[in-house]
Amino acid sequence: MPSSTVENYLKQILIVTLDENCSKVPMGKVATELSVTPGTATSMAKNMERDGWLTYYPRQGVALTRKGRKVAMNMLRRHRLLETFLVETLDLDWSEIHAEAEELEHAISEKVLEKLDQFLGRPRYDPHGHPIPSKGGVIQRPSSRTLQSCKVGMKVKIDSILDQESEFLKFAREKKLLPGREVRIMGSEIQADAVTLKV
Amino acid sequence: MPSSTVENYLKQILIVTLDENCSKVPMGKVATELSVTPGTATSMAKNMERDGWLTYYPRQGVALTRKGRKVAMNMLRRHRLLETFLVETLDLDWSEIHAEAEELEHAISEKVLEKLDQFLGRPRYDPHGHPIPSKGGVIQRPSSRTLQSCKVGMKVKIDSILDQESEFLKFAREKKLLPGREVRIMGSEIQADAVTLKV
DNA sequence: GTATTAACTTTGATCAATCAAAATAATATC
DNA sequence: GATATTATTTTGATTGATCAAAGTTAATAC
Repeated sequence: MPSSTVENYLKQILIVTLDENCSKVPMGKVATELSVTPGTATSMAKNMERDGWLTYYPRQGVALTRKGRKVAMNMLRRHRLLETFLVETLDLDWSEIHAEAEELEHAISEKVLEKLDQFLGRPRYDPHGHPIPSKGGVIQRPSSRTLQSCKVGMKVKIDSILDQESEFLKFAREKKLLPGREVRIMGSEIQADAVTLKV
Repeated sequence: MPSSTVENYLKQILIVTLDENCSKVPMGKVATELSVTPGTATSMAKNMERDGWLTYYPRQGVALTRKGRKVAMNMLRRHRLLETFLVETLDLDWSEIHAEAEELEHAISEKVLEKLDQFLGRPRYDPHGHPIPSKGGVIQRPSSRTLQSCKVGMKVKIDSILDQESEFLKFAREKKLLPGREVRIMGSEIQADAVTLKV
Protein backbone atom coordinates (compact mmCIF):
# COMPACT_ATOMS: atom_id res chain seq x y z
CA MET A 1 0.00 0.00 0.00
CA PRO A 2 1.41 3.39 -0.94
CA SER A 3 1.30 6.17 1.66
CA SER A 4 -0.67 9.33 0.84
CA THR A 5 2.62 11.03 0.11
CA VAL A 6 3.62 8.35 -2.38
CA GLU A 7 0.16 8.57 -3.94
CA ASN A 8 0.65 12.29 -4.42
CA TYR A 9 4.03 11.85 -6.03
CA LEU A 10 2.66 9.18 -8.35
CA LYS A 11 -0.34 11.22 -9.41
CA GLN A 12 1.67 14.35 -10.04
CA ILE A 13 4.29 12.47 -12.05
CA LEU A 14 1.53 10.94 -14.14
CA ILE A 15 -0.06 14.33 -14.78
CA VAL A 16 3.23 15.79 -16.00
CA THR A 17 3.83 12.71 -18.14
CA LEU A 18 0.41 13.06 -19.79
CA ASP A 19 0.64 16.83 -20.09
CA GLU A 20 4.05 16.98 -21.67
CA ASN A 21 3.77 13.68 -23.43
CA CYS A 22 7.16 12.55 -22.19
CA SER A 23 8.32 9.55 -20.24
CA LYS A 24 10.93 10.85 -17.83
CA VAL A 25 10.00 13.67 -15.46
CA PRO A 26 13.05 15.63 -14.22
CA MET A 27 13.53 15.94 -10.47
CA GLY A 28 13.26 19.71 -10.53
CA LYS A 29 9.78 19.41 -11.98
CA VAL A 30 8.80 16.80 -9.42
CA ALA A 31 10.05 19.06 -6.64
CA THR A 32 8.13 22.15 -7.78
CA GLU A 33 4.96 20.19 -8.52
CA LEU A 34 4.95 18.77 -5.01
CA SER A 35 6.26 21.91 -3.34
CA VAL A 36 9.24 20.20 -1.76
CA THR A 37 12.95 20.91 -2.02
CA PRO A 38 14.90 19.16 -4.78
CA GLY A 39 16.75 17.07 -2.20
CA THR A 40 13.48 15.73 -0.85
CA ALA A 41 12.33 14.80 -4.35
CA THR A 42 15.56 12.91 -4.99
CA SER A 43 15.38 10.96 -1.76
CA MET A 44 11.73 10.13 -2.31
CA ALA A 45 12.56 8.95 -5.82
CA LYS A 46 15.06 6.49 -4.41
CA ASN A 47 12.60 5.13 -1.88
CA MET A 48 9.91 4.87 -4.50
CA GLU A 49 12.24 3.03 -6.82
CA ARG A 50 13.06 0.60 -4.00
CA ASP A 51 9.32 -0.05 -3.63
CA GLY A 52 8.77 -0.54 -7.33
CA TRP A 53 6.66 2.53 -8.10
CA LEU A 54 9.05 4.06 -10.59
CA THR A 55 12.48 3.93 -12.15
CA TYR A 56 14.95 6.57 -11.16
CA TYR A 57 17.48 7.69 -13.78
CA PRO A 58 20.06 9.80 -11.89
CA ARG A 59 20.34 13.34 -13.24
CA GLN A 60 17.60 12.64 -15.74
CA GLY A 61 14.39 12.06 -13.87
CA VAL A 62 11.83 9.42 -12.98
CA ALA A 63 9.47 7.27 -15.02
CA LEU A 64 6.52 5.36 -13.59
CA THR A 65 6.58 1.58 -13.67
CA ARG A 66 3.43 -0.25 -14.72
CA LYS A 67 2.56 -0.73 -11.07
CA GLY A 68 3.13 2.96 -10.35
CA ARG A 69 1.13 4.09 -13.33
CA LYS A 70 -1.78 1.93 -12.31
CA VAL A 71 -1.96 3.53 -8.89
CA ALA A 72 -1.46 7.00 -10.36
CA MET A 73 -4.31 6.49 -12.82
CA ASN A 74 -6.51 5.35 -10.00
CA MET A 75 -5.67 8.50 -8.05
CA LEU A 76 -6.67 10.60 -11.02
CA ARG A 77 -9.92 8.68 -11.23
CA ARG A 78 -10.57 9.24 -7.54
CA HIS A 79 -9.75 12.90 -7.80
CA ARG A 80 -12.00 13.57 -10.74
CA LEU A 81 -14.91 11.52 -9.50
CA LEU A 82 -14.72 13.32 -6.17
CA GLU A 83 -14.64 16.69 -7.87
CA THR A 84 -17.72 15.69 -9.82
CA PHE A 85 -19.47 14.62 -6.65
CA LEU A 86 -18.58 17.82 -4.85
CA VAL A 87 -20.01 19.97 -7.63
CA GLU A 88 -22.97 17.89 -8.72
CA THR A 89 -24.23 16.55 -5.45
CA LEU A 90 -22.99 18.87 -2.75
CA ASP A 91 -23.12 21.98 -4.86
CA LEU A 92 -19.68 23.21 -3.90
CA ASP A 93 -18.09 26.06 -5.71
CA TRP A 94 -16.15 25.10 -8.79
CA SER A 95 -13.13 26.94 -7.54
CA GLU A 96 -12.88 25.05 -4.24
CA ILE A 97 -13.24 21.46 -5.25
CA HIS A 98 -9.65 20.83 -6.29
CA ALA A 99 -8.23 21.27 -2.80
CA GLU A 100 -11.07 19.30 -1.23
CA ALA A 101 -10.67 16.35 -3.59
CA GLU A 102 -6.94 16.44 -3.00
CA GLU A 103 -7.57 15.40 0.60
CA LEU A 104 -10.44 13.00 0.10
CA GLU A 105 -8.83 11.02 -2.70
CA HIS A 106 -6.48 9.36 -0.23
CA ALA A 107 -9.17 8.41 2.25
CA ILE A 108 -11.87 6.95 0.04
CA SER A 109 -11.91 3.18 -0.36
CA GLU A 110 -12.30 1.32 -3.62
CA LYS A 111 -15.73 0.19 -2.51
CA VAL A 112 -17.02 3.67 -1.70
CA LEU A 113 -15.53 4.94 -4.93
CA GLU A 114 -17.46 2.35 -6.88
CA LYS A 115 -20.70 3.26 -5.11
CA LEU A 116 -20.02 6.92 -5.75
CA ASP A 117 -19.40 6.29 -9.44
CA GLN A 118 -22.68 4.42 -9.60
CA PHE A 119 -24.52 7.14 -7.69
CA LEU A 120 -23.22 9.80 -10.07
CA GLY A 121 -24.27 7.79 -13.11
CA ARG A 122 -20.76 6.83 -14.19
CA PRO A 123 -19.72 10.24 -15.51
CA ARG A 124 -17.01 10.37 -18.18
CA TYR A 125 -15.85 13.92 -17.55
CA ASP A 126 -15.29 15.98 -14.43
CA PRO A 127 -16.58 19.55 -14.02
CA HIS A 128 -13.41 20.99 -15.56
CA GLY A 129 -13.99 18.88 -18.65
CA HIS A 130 -11.17 16.45 -17.89
CA PRO A 131 -11.79 12.83 -18.79
CA ILE A 132 -12.22 10.47 -15.84
CA PRO A 133 -10.05 7.35 -16.18
CA SER A 134 -11.98 4.09 -16.19
CA LYS A 135 -11.63 1.54 -13.41
CA GLY A 136 -9.12 -0.28 -15.60
CA GLY A 137 -6.98 2.83 -15.88
CA VAL A 138 -7.84 3.85 -19.43
CA ILE A 139 -8.09 7.56 -20.12
CA GLN A 140 -9.20 9.51 -23.17
CA ARG A 141 -6.45 11.70 -24.48
CA PRO A 142 -7.60 15.25 -23.79
CA SER A 143 -7.58 17.55 -26.81
CA SER A 144 -4.39 19.46 -26.20
CA ARG A 145 -5.12 22.47 -28.39
CA THR A 146 -4.78 25.63 -26.32
CA LEU A 147 -6.50 28.93 -27.04
CA GLN A 148 -3.16 30.49 -27.83
CA SER A 149 -2.60 27.99 -30.61
CA CYS A 150 -5.78 29.13 -32.38
CA LYS A 151 -5.78 31.77 -35.12
CA VAL A 152 -7.63 35.02 -34.68
CA GLY A 153 -11.16 34.76 -36.08
CA MET A 154 -11.53 31.04 -35.44
CA LYS A 155 -14.65 29.78 -33.70
CA VAL A 156 -13.86 27.05 -31.19
CA LYS A 157 -15.63 25.01 -28.53
CA ILE A 158 -14.19 24.87 -25.02
CA ASP A 159 -13.41 21.30 -24.18
CA SER A 160 -11.74 21.61 -20.84
CA ILE A 161 -10.14 24.05 -18.42
CA LEU A 162 -6.61 23.00 -17.58
CA ASP A 163 -5.87 25.71 -15.04
CA GLN A 164 -6.50 24.70 -11.44
CA GLU A 165 -5.95 28.15 -9.89
CA SER A 166 -8.91 29.05 -7.76
CA GLU A 167 -8.76 32.69 -8.92
CA PHE A 168 -8.82 31.80 -12.58
CA LEU A 169 -11.63 29.31 -12.12
CA LYS A 170 -13.77 31.95 -10.44
CA PHE A 171 -13.13 34.24 -13.36
CA ALA A 172 -13.98 31.51 -15.87
CA ARG A 173 -17.21 30.68 -14.11
CA GLU A 174 -18.28 34.32 -13.92
CA LYS A 175 -17.64 34.81 -17.61
CA LYS A 176 -19.41 31.54 -18.37
CA LEU A 177 -16.32 30.05 -19.95
CA LEU A 178 -17.29 26.46 -19.16
CA PRO A 179 -16.74 23.21 -21.05
CA GLY A 180 -19.09 23.00 -24.03
CA ARG A 181 -19.27 26.73 -24.71
CA GLU A 182 -18.40 28.11 -28.16
CA VAL A 183 -16.25 31.21 -28.45
CA ARG A 184 -14.60 33.22 -31.20
CA ILE A 185 -10.95 34.26 -30.98
CA MET A 186 -10.81 38.04 -31.32
CA GLY A 187 -7.15 38.68 -30.59
CA SER A 188 -4.07 36.99 -29.25
CA GLU A 189 -1.08 38.47 -27.45
CA ILE A 190 1.52 35.88 -26.79
CA GLN A 191 3.80 38.23 -24.86
CA ALA A 192 1.07 39.05 -22.35
CA ASP A 193 -0.14 35.42 -22.24
CA ALA A 194 -3.59 36.74 -23.08
CA VAL A 195 -6.29 35.92 -25.62
CA THR A 196 -9.37 38.05 -26.29
CA LEU A 197 -12.59 36.11 -26.81
CA LYS A 198 -16.15 36.78 -27.84
CA VAL A 199 -18.78 34.48 -26.45
CA MET B 1 -4.22 21.71 13.48
CA PRO B 2 -4.16 18.26 14.99
CA SER B 3 -2.72 15.41 12.91
CA SER B 4 -4.99 12.48 12.01
CA THR B 5 -3.28 10.52 14.73
CA VAL B 6 -4.03 13.15 17.34
CA GLU B 7 -7.62 13.32 16.09
CA ASN B 8 -7.94 9.59 16.61
CA TYR B 9 -6.57 9.75 20.12
CA LEU B 10 -8.92 12.61 20.97
CA LYS B 11 -11.99 10.90 19.58
CA GLN B 12 -11.26 7.62 21.28
CA ILE B 13 -10.57 9.28 24.61
CA LEU B 14 -13.88 11.14 24.32
CA ILE B 15 -15.77 7.95 23.53
CA VAL B 16 -14.38 6.21 26.60
CA THR B 17 -15.14 9.28 28.69
CA LEU B 18 -18.77 9.34 27.53
CA ASP B 19 -19.16 5.56 27.74
CA GLU B 20 -17.80 5.12 31.21
CA ASN B 21 -18.90 8.49 32.45
CA CYS B 22 -15.50 9.24 33.93
CA SER B 23 -13.03 12.04 33.45
CA LYS B 24 -9.61 10.40 33.44
CA VAL B 25 -8.92 7.62 30.95
CA PRO B 26 -6.06 5.34 32.04
CA MET B 27 -3.15 4.88 29.65
CA GLY B 28 -3.70 1.17 29.30
CA LYS B 29 -7.20 1.83 28.01
CA VAL B 30 -5.91 4.46 25.60
CA ALA B 31 -3.30 2.01 24.33
CA THR B 32 -5.73 -0.83 23.70
CA GLU B 33 -8.37 1.43 22.15
CA LEU B 34 -5.84 2.74 19.67
CA SER B 35 -4.01 -0.56 19.21
CA VAL B 36 -0.63 0.81 20.19
CA THR B 37 1.81 -0.25 22.89
CA PRO B 38 1.46 1.40 26.31
CA GLY B 39 4.75 3.21 25.82
CA THR B 40 3.45 4.82 22.67
CA ALA B 41 0.31 5.96 24.45
CA THR B 42 2.35 7.55 27.21
CA SER B 43 4.63 9.40 24.86
CA MET B 44 1.69 10.61 22.78
CA ALA B 45 -0.02 11.79 25.95
CA LYS B 46 2.97 13.96 26.76
CA ASN B 47 3.06 15.48 23.30
CA MET B 48 -0.65 16.07 23.35
CA GLU B 49 -0.41 17.74 26.73
CA ARG B 50 2.35 19.98 25.36
CA ASP B 51 -0.03 20.99 22.55
CA GLY B 52 -2.92 21.64 24.90
CA TRP B 53 -5.23 18.80 23.84
CA LEU B 54 -5.38 17.12 27.20
CA THR B 55 -3.99 16.98 30.72
CA TYR B 56 -1.77 14.09 31.57
CA TYR B 57 -1.84 12.79 35.16
CA PRO B 58 1.10 10.40 35.47
CA ARG B 59 0.06 6.88 36.45
CA GLN B 60 -3.57 7.92 36.43
CA GLY B 61 -4.53 8.75 32.90
CA VAL B 62 -5.51 11.61 30.62
CA ALA B 63 -8.43 14.04 30.57
CA LEU B 64 -9.39 16.18 27.58
CA THR B 65 -9.03 19.94 27.86
CA ARG B 66 -11.86 22.11 26.56
CA LYS B 67 -9.93 22.55 23.33
CA GLY B 68 -9.37 18.79 23.03
CA ARG B 69 -12.98 17.98 23.78
CA LYS B 70 -14.15 20.38 21.12
CA VAL B 71 -12.08 18.70 18.45
CA ALA B 72 -13.06 15.25 19.70
CA MET B 73 -16.76 16.14 19.54
CA ASN B 74 -16.28 17.40 16.04
CA MET B 75 -14.65 14.11 15.05
CA LEU B 76 -17.62 12.24 16.43
CA ARG B 77 -19.91 14.50 14.41
CA ARG B 78 -17.90 13.85 11.27
CA HIS B 79 -17.85 10.15 11.86
CA ARG B 80 -21.56 9.85 12.42
CA LEU B 81 -22.58 12.15 9.59
CA LEU B 82 -20.34 10.19 7.25
CA GLU B 83 -21.80 6.90 8.39
CA THR B 84 -25.26 8.29 7.70
CA PHE B 85 -24.19 9.40 4.24
CA LEU B 86 -22.63 6.05 3.43
CA VAL B 87 -25.78 4.18 4.36
CA GLU B 88 -28.47 6.62 3.20
CA THR B 89 -26.95 7.93 0.03
CA LEU B 90 -24.43 5.39 -1.17
CA ASP B 91 -26.32 2.39 0.15
CA LEU B 92 -23.32 0.77 1.76
CA ASP B 93 -23.75 -2.14 4.04
CA TRP B 94 -24.41 -1.25 7.65
CA SER B 95 -21.56 -3.45 8.78
CA GLU B 96 -18.90 -1.76 6.66
CA ILE B 97 -19.47 1.89 7.28
CA HIS B 98 -17.55 2.20 10.53
CA ALA B 99 -14.18 1.47 8.97
CA GLU B 100 -14.92 3.66 5.96
CA ALA B 101 -15.96 6.65 8.05
CA GLU B 102 -12.87 6.15 10.20
CA GLU B 103 -10.74 7.12 7.22
CA LEU B 104 -12.90 9.81 5.68
CA GLU B 105 -13.47 11.73 8.90
CA HIS B 106 -9.91 13.04 8.81
CA ALA B 107 -10.03 14.17 5.20
CA ILE B 108 -13.35 15.97 5.00
CA SER B 109 -13.26 19.74 5.45
CA GLU B 110 -15.60 21.76 7.59
CA LYS B 111 -17.18 23.19 4.46
CA VAL B 112 -17.89 19.84 2.84
CA LEU B 113 -19.18 18.54 6.14
CA GLU B 114 -21.66 21.41 6.34
CA LYS B 115 -22.84 20.75 2.77
CA LEU B 116 -23.17 17.07 3.55
CA ASP B 117 -25.20 17.79 6.66
CA GLN B 118 -27.49 20.00 4.59
CA PHE B 119 -27.75 17.39 1.83
CA LEU B 120 -28.73 14.72 4.34
CA GLY B 121 -31.38 16.95 5.89
CA ARG B 122 -29.52 17.59 9.14
CA PRO B 123 -30.03 14.16 10.66
CA ARG B 124 -29.95 13.86 14.45
CA TYR B 125 -29.06 10.18 14.64
CA ASP B 126 -26.72 7.95 12.70
CA PRO B 127 -27.74 4.52 11.34
CA HIS B 128 -26.72 2.83 14.59
CA GLY B 129 -29.02 5.13 16.51
CA HIS B 130 -26.21 7.19 18.03
CA PRO B 131 -26.90 10.89 18.42
CA ILE B 132 -24.92 13.15 16.07
CA PRO B 133 -23.27 16.03 17.96
CA SER B 134 -24.34 19.47 16.80
CA LYS B 135 -21.91 21.85 15.13
CA GLY B 136 -21.42 23.48 18.52
CA GLY B 137 -20.40 20.17 20.05
CA VAL B 138 -23.57 19.40 21.99
CA ILE B 139 -24.61 15.77 22.14
CA GLN B 140 -27.73 14.12 23.48
CA ARG B 141 -26.93 11.72 26.25
CA PRO B 142 -27.69 8.31 24.81
CA SER B 143 -30.06 6.22 26.92
CA SER B 144 -27.62 3.94 28.63
CA ARG B 145 -30.03 1.17 29.56
CA THR B 146 -28.76 -2.12 28.16
CA LEU B 147 -30.90 -5.14 27.35
CA GLN B 148 -29.26 -7.04 30.16
CA SER B 149 -30.48 -4.47 32.65
CA CYS B 150 -34.12 -5.13 31.67
CA LYS B 151 -36.35 -7.59 33.54
CA VAL B 152 -37.74 -10.66 31.80
CA GLY B 153 -41.18 -9.92 30.39
CA MET B 154 -40.56 -6.19 29.79
CA LYS B 155 -41.40 -4.68 26.45
CA VAL B 156 -38.74 -2.18 25.29
CA LYS B 157 -37.90 -0.13 22.25
CA ILE B 158 -34.42 -0.35 20.74
CA ASP B 159 -32.86 3.06 20.83
CA SER B 160 -29.37 2.37 19.55
CA ILE B 161 -26.86 -0.36 18.84
CA LEU B 162 -23.63 0.25 20.73
CA ASP B 163 -21.66 -2.67 19.32
CA GLN B 164 -19.49 -1.78 16.33
CA GLU B 165 -18.45 -5.36 15.48
CA SER B 166 -19.17 -6.05 11.84
CA GLU B 167 -20.33 -9.60 12.64
CA PHE B 168 -22.80 -8.49 15.25
CA LEU B 169 -24.16 -5.72 13.05
CA LYS B 170 -24.84 -8.20 10.27
CA PHE B 171 -26.71 -10.38 12.73
CA ALA B 172 -28.71 -7.44 14.04
CA ARG B 173 -29.69 -6.35 10.57
CA GLU B 174 -30.77 -9.85 9.54
CA LYS B 175 -32.92 -10.20 12.62
CA LYS B 176 -34.32 -6.72 12.08
CA LEU B 177 -33.03 -5.51 15.43
CA LEU B 178 -32.75 -1.90 14.34
CA PRO B 179 -33.28 1.38 16.19
CA GLY B 180 -36.99 2.02 16.70
CA ARG B 181 -38.06 -1.64 16.91
CA GLU B 182 -39.98 -2.90 19.92
CA VAL B 183 -39.06 -6.21 21.49
CA ARG B 184 -40.06 -8.24 24.54
CA ILE B 185 -37.46 -9.71 26.86
CA MET B 186 -38.04 -13.45 27.03
CA GLY B 187 -35.01 -14.54 29.03
CA SER B 188 -31.69 -13.31 30.27
CA GLU B 189 -28.50 -15.23 30.98
CA ILE B 190 -25.89 -12.98 32.44
CA GLN B 191 -23.22 -15.69 32.57
CA ALA B 192 -23.51 -16.33 28.84
CA ASP B 193 -23.84 -12.61 28.08
CA ALA B 194 -27.04 -13.45 26.20
CA VAL B 195 -30.62 -12.18 26.19
CA THR B 196 -33.53 -13.89 24.44
CA LEU B 197 -35.94 -11.55 22.65
CA LYS B 198 -39.26 -11.77 20.88
CA VAL B 199 -39.87 -9.26 18.15
C1' DG C 1 38.36 25.30 -23.77
C1' DT C 2 37.70 27.48 -19.40
C1' DA C 3 34.14 29.89 -16.55
C1' DT C 4 29.62 30.50 -15.12
C1' DT C 5 25.22 28.89 -14.18
C1' DA C 6 21.54 25.76 -13.52
C1' DA C 7 20.05 21.22 -12.18
C1' DC C 8 20.68 17.69 -9.33
C1' DT C 9 22.60 14.86 -5.30
C1' DT C 10 24.56 14.22 -0.79
C1' DT C 11 24.94 14.95 3.98
C1' DG C 12 23.41 15.71 8.42
C1' DA C 13 19.60 17.06 11.10
C1' DT C 14 14.72 17.22 12.70
C1' DC C 15 9.95 15.68 13.84
C1' DA C 16 6.00 12.56 14.49
C1' DA C 17 4.75 8.07 15.44
C1' DT C 18 5.86 3.91 16.45
C1' DC C 19 8.05 -0.56 18.81
C1' DA C 20 10.57 -3.74 22.12
C1' DA C 21 12.40 -4.35 26.23
C1' DA C 22 13.97 -2.79 30.68
C1' DA C 23 12.80 -0.15 34.82
C1' DT C 24 9.63 1.50 38.14
C1' DA C 25 5.41 2.07 40.76
C1' DA C 26 1.03 0.65 42.46
C1' DT C 27 -2.05 -2.96 43.66
C1' DA C 28 -3.45 -7.43 45.08
C1' DT C 29 -2.47 -11.87 47.38
C1' DC C 30 -1.06 -14.70 50.85
C1' DG D 1 4.43 -6.88 55.44
C1' DA D 2 6.83 -9.50 51.71
C1' DT D 3 5.89 -11.05 47.33
C1' DA D 4 3.72 -11.53 43.01
C1' DT D 5 1.16 -9.33 39.50
C1' DT D 6 -0.32 -5.69 36.74
C1' DA D 7 -0.02 -0.99 34.99
C1' DT D 8 2.78 2.51 33.59
C1' DT D 9 6.99 4.88 32.26
C1' DT D 10 11.64 5.15 30.36
C1' DT D 11 15.08 4.25 27.11
C1' DG D 12 16.95 3.53 22.77
C1' DA D 13 16.02 2.52 18.13
C1' DT D 14 13.50 2.74 13.62
C1' DT D 15 10.92 4.64 9.63
C1' DG D 16 8.99 8.11 6.52
C1' DA D 17 9.08 12.69 5.15
C1' DT D 18 11.04 16.69 5.30
C1' DC D 19 14.69 20.87 5.21
C1' DA D 20 19.09 23.61 4.68
C1' DA D 21 23.27 23.85 3.03
C1' DA D 22 27.28 21.98 0.86
C1' DG D 23 28.99 19.33 -2.96
C1' DT D 24 28.85 17.49 -7.82
C1' DT D 25 27.67 17.36 -12.82
C1' DA D 26 26.25 18.86 -16.95
C1' DA D 27 25.06 22.45 -19.97
C1' DT D 28 25.75 27.14 -21.65
C1' DA D 29 28.28 31.16 -22.48
C1' DC D 30 31.98 33.52 -23.86
